[in-house]
Amino acid sequence: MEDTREKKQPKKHLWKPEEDLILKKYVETHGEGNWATVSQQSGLMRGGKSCRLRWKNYLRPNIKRGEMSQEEQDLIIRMHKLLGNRWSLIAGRLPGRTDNEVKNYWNTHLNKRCQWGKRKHTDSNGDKNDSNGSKTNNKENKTDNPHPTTSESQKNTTERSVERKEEEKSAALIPFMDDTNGFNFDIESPIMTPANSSMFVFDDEPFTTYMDSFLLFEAFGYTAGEESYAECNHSNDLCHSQYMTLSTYSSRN
DNA sequence: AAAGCGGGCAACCGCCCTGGA
DNA sequence: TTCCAGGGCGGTTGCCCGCTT
Repeated sequence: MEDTREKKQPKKHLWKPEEDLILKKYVETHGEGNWATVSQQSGLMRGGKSCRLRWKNYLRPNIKRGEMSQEEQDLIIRMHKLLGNRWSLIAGRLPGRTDNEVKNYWNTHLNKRCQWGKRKHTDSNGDKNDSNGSKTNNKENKTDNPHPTTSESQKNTTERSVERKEEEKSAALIPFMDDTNGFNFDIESPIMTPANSSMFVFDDEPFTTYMDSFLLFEAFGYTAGEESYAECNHSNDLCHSQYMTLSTYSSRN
């Protein structure tokens, strides 16, 4: 078959520095929002969506570029196991990282790593989570996704909406990284409320400390009302100094 | 040195949700 | 209640570039 495509005319238009500058100045002047009018008012020959994406993913202040740290990688893996392809939620726990970046990073680095590794997890239906490589035809694999997304047409809107809210709740329980690459717990979340707390313990595991707490969430299955204790054996400060008090996740089951 | 190949990632597509009229 | 526009999100595409042969 003959490829009639003009190679000199890319279908996708990379953003030029001048365009970035125009967009940045426009947003600084007018603020975010009304992306549909940006192209008209700023003179950019770009769609509103394109402008919004460019701002969100690259021009916004405090965007962190560069290689993912080991901590970030581990958190992505854990959160993906819990949430599936909810990139925005995962990215929300990694300050400076965007959903697009997390998604790309998963597809190009972590997806393979998890395929090699020991973990073949199952979803609630017992199906294997067969993660596919980024270069495969994903259209054919859509229905294999163990974590339903907006593409899943089988469920009605209400069910999906409820599912999303549940996932967002569980995401709120996950520790997030601060700007210094240390981890905190989200104070806004119900996780630290003393009246509804149980003791979780760290076990020996070759993961970093914050991941251990995450492991425990998984290990205990978010059972409500149970209290569990374990001893912290890590040399890490956080583990040594205290038990973590975590509320249970009562809305699950 | 040149061609082919494949990985990485920026950008786009299309569906869905939400809020306002 | 319905319609519509704007925005959010996950999936997918395709170019760029480094590596291999």
